[in-house]
Amino acid sequence: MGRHSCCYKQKLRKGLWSPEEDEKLINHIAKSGHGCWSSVPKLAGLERCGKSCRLRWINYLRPDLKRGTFSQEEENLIIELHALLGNKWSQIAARLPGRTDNEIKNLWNSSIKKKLRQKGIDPNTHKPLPQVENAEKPQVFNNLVEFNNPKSSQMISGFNPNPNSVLDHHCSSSVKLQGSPAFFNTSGFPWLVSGSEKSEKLSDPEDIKWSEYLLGNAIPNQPEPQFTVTEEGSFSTTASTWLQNQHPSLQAANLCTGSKPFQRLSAASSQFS
DNA sequence: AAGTACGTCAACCGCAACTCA
DNA sequence: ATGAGTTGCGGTTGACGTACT
Repeated sequence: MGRHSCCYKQKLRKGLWSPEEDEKLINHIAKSGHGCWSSVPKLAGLERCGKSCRLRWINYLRPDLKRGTFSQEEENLIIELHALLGNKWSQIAARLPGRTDNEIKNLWNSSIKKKLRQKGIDPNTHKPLPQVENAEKPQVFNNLVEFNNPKSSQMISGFNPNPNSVLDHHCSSSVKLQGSPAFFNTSGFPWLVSGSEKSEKLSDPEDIKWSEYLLGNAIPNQPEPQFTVTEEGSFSTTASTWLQNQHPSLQAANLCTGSKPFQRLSAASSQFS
């Protein structure tokens, strides 16, 4: 492995793009579309590799990019999605129209991480910092569980907030969890406000659904979420639909990545492997 | 004013997954 | 079934601008 194969064929320019190069690339794509990226440099008259052209287009030249600073709402959404998806920047970017994965990744590493730490929240686990430091392993990852969708035999996974909790499979493909409210006291999700009203609710031993852990049941007016696994193995949740309603910028109501079936929520756990 | 530290961000690198002949 | 070519992703680097001393 190494540099992209097309880069070996000739001496290619690297580094920052000049306005002239940008113009060539824009003109070419406006005229012919990008087609096969490896052929773009030749057709556009650029001494760049196709990979570099693709990156330049996606991250900078695409006409639908928003640019500019991120709003507070966007930052909050990124934090919520990161808690849910981990460092899946492309999946997060897919839910923020006009933003690129690179842009979001940069914002996370340069700004959001710092802000969360200042609030005493571990940006990797979204748990309170002292607890993370003291714990041998973050609880949330100790409790990573997998379970079968009884109808489609699809394996799905999620965070089981309580090792002793009971996985309760409901009506066809919906999955429900029973868990300990103690999880909420230690989850560290910034939206899990520790108000008295919430504390009362959390101490209620009633069943708690897994999606509430993931998306934060302290979000006001959030309807009771349900996770659903379709026959094809794709995965959706009413909670994400709710999230979309709260954030009109969200494009996809489900948690699938394009045409790909639901990807396991193990991304965050891999940070500790 | 000059030097240094720090933050931001565009771009590159390495890898895995995918496509297709 | 296989391997070369292509695409997409996440991590990392380095240039540049700004703040600070």
